[in-house]
Amino acid sequence: MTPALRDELRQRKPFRSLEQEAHLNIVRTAAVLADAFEQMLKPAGITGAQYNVLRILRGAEGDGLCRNELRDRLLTRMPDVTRLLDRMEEAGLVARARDADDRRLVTTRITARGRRVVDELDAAVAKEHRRRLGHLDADQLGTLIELLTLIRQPE
Amino acid sequence: MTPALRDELRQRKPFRSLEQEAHLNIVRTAAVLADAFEQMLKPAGITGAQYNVLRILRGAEGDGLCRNELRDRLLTRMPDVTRLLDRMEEAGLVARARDADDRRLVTTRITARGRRVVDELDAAVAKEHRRRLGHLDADQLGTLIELLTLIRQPE
DNA sequence: TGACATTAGGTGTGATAACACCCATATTCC
DNA sequence: GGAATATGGGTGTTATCACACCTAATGTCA
Repeated sequence: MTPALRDELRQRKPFRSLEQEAHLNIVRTAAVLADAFEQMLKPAGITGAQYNVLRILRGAEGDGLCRNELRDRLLTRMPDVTRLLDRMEEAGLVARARDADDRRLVTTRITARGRRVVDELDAAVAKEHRRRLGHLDADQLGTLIELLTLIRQPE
Repeated sequence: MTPALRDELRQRKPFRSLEQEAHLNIVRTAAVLADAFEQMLKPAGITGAQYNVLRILRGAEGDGLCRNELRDRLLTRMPDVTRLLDRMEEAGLVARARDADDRRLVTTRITARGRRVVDELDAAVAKEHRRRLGHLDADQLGTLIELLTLIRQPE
């Protein structure tokens, strides 16, 4: 019965429910991980959202993805992907091209420069993951992933 | 061996490591929970950060807290608490008063109006927590909390 | 006691996110 | 074939975030 988060947040009163405690633990842990991750990205000159886009587009290979497909694959909700891509295009990380068949579509692809940026981050990313999560064994990580997956399933 | 997140994000390739999969699961789940929570708050006219401040100040009772103490207790990093409190003060949710002994300190307290807002949200918050996490039993929630706490401990 | 460091709070400014709305192209269906 | 709808993308505007910097009050110690 570890009141670790309560201590961390110097909270005087106990949590109102186990569900609340779980909720706060999840959000808090994600914030800690995401903040550290962003710090790690800083020298490369990109944000967490931009890294995510690059990671996704690298996975899509040369096919690229349209804006909405990309938005749906992003880890976090992001209502303004257009201008995120604007900035990345300006930085030379991605390139956009209007589809010839369906002229509504604009396909975004990763550029050589963008690919170089993610590739060069691979080692630091792996190191960061080990640093933050490496002290849990495979069983623990597996259990955690299972529980989080269960939470995202509606009931 | 459920590739649930991979499906969710329509990712073609497997995760690079169990650590990465865990990291992405945590951040993704937190985003889902936090987004739903913000939607739930919308009718009350406050944001997630503002709710957090009100929740903390309610817990502090009449003592109130100074800005930095409040910042440290927030769930997520928030470098500009001053202007967050500016907005909340303007909305009549909190009140600030400079300390008489140490004139550097400004103590922020919840107002009656702010207290009414959080109090009236209690039922909806509890319902939201049940809706999102109620399908896990106490053992599962306990295990989850334990693992997340472990992650936040440096090694 | 007076220079220096520390702590608390705030400001200026540019970048980013959020929300509502708009335009163009495709599709549906009468 | 043409109005209605759906889909994809973008824009305008405001609020908020993030970072670097600034000022006032307190603490430290030669």
